[in-house]
Amino acid sequence: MEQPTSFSRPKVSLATDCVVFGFDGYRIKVLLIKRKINPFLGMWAFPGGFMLEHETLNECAVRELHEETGLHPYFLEQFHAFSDIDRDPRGRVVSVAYFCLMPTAQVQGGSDAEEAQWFDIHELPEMAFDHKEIFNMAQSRLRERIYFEPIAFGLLDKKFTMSELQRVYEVVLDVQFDRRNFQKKMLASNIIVPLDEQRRSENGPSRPATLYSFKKEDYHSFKNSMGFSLEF
Amino acid sequence: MEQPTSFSRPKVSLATDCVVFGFDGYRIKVLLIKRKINPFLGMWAFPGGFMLEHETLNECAVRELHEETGLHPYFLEQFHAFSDIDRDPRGRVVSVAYFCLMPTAQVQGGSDAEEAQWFDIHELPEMAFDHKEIFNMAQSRLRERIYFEPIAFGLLDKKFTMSELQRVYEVVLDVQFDRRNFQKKMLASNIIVPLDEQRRSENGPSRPATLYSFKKEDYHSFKNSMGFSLEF
DNA sequence: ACAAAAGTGTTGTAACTACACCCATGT
DNA sequence: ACATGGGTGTAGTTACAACACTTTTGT
Repeated sequence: MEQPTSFSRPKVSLATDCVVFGFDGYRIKVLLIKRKINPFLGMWAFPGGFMLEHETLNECAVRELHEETGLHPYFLEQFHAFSDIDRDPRGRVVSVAYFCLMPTAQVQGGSDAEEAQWFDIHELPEMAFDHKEIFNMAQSRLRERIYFEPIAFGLLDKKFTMSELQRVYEVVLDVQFDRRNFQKKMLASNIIVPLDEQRRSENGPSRPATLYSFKKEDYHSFKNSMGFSLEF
Repeated sequence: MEQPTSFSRPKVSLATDCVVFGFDGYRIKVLLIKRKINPFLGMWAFPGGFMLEHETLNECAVRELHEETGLHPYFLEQFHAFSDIDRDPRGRVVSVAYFCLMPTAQVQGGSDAEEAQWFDIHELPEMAFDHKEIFNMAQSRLRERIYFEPIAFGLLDKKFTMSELQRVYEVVLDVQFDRRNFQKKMLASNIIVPLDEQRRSENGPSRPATLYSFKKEDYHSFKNSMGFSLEF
């Protein structure tokens, strides 16, 4: 159409990058893929890519994630646009970053078209572009969100034990909770329901643990009850 | 430089829009400007405009806000990128929205180059583009943020009375607090300090009120203490 | 039989809610 | 003198933190 003042509205390339957090039962991981093209060939980076003309940012994030990892994300949320002028050596590229949660079990590292691999968030490799900065912001966002909203469930399977849930909170927030108080608070928050099932631990001896599942309806009563009175 | 796969990375125009919230002592307002050009000529919209080649999104938001309102924002934060395909009739434009806080006293409606005016957030006019949607997200973001973080101060002058502060919380969160409990909690949170000054009310009879100011250092102790045990 | 994790209850303490009276000022 | 908003304290209640013993299982 009309582009009368094209000087005042230059165009840029838009991309999405997706910080996929996973939980393997012990640690928080991040999914990276090894770059197959320049720039930064061979380096690790978040799954992502350029937005096409006919798609929105969300669609782009979903598509790229699926293309590069085979995943359909269950929790995906936009969190920040990164626009430093020199962040991409190919030219001006603004990237909108998303974060995504899932249990690590849903991806087998290296088995997909692209080489994808889970990294412990404390042992990240050098990353392409400004992905280190993107990661830092994603991580603090994760901490904030998990503290006040019931997103921990995104990192777990549909059915989970109380101690798995507790471990998620502990490793994300880097604190320790009393097992009994944690359980009381979680049950009082009314956001999980105990199932009529138990699971016995695969490794080592222990009593079977009751399974719980997330109860979406009562989302709101949670907002306030998960403030664990920590400072962080 | 090289643009080998320019098919896979189409370019779009990027813009910023800034949702400026103000507080006039009674109500939350939003600053809109009347559009002087097409499309949507004559309609109200958020201050904003296209990102230039040599600037970041933040710089763009600051520049546009200044150009259109004369303001230098004191609190400015990016919150979401809007990318619906048909959101701008001129073509594909992705807009990154910011929100900004200030006391309304700092802008005289209509006095600037562009026609700027404060609107009560409950009496908004029809707005250009998808700005209604942008507003809705900005408002819920404001509510979330004020609940957990000390950003109410962005809506007040450096020196403020306890009841001004309380009114900010009440109108943003749409609740009522007990005056004495509110004061206790605020003082206990250690984020404001009483000054050695008082201010007498301009309108109507009342005892002079002590002034307080925001204490930036103790930002963190606040995080948890402002949970007023409401549901919202 | 032992080690390892899961299940469960009580008690002291700290934080919050509800509530009422007096004070300084302007009209 | 009165109406308006500002200043302040207490008592009852609720929510949280701290804490230990028993049970089921695998080796």
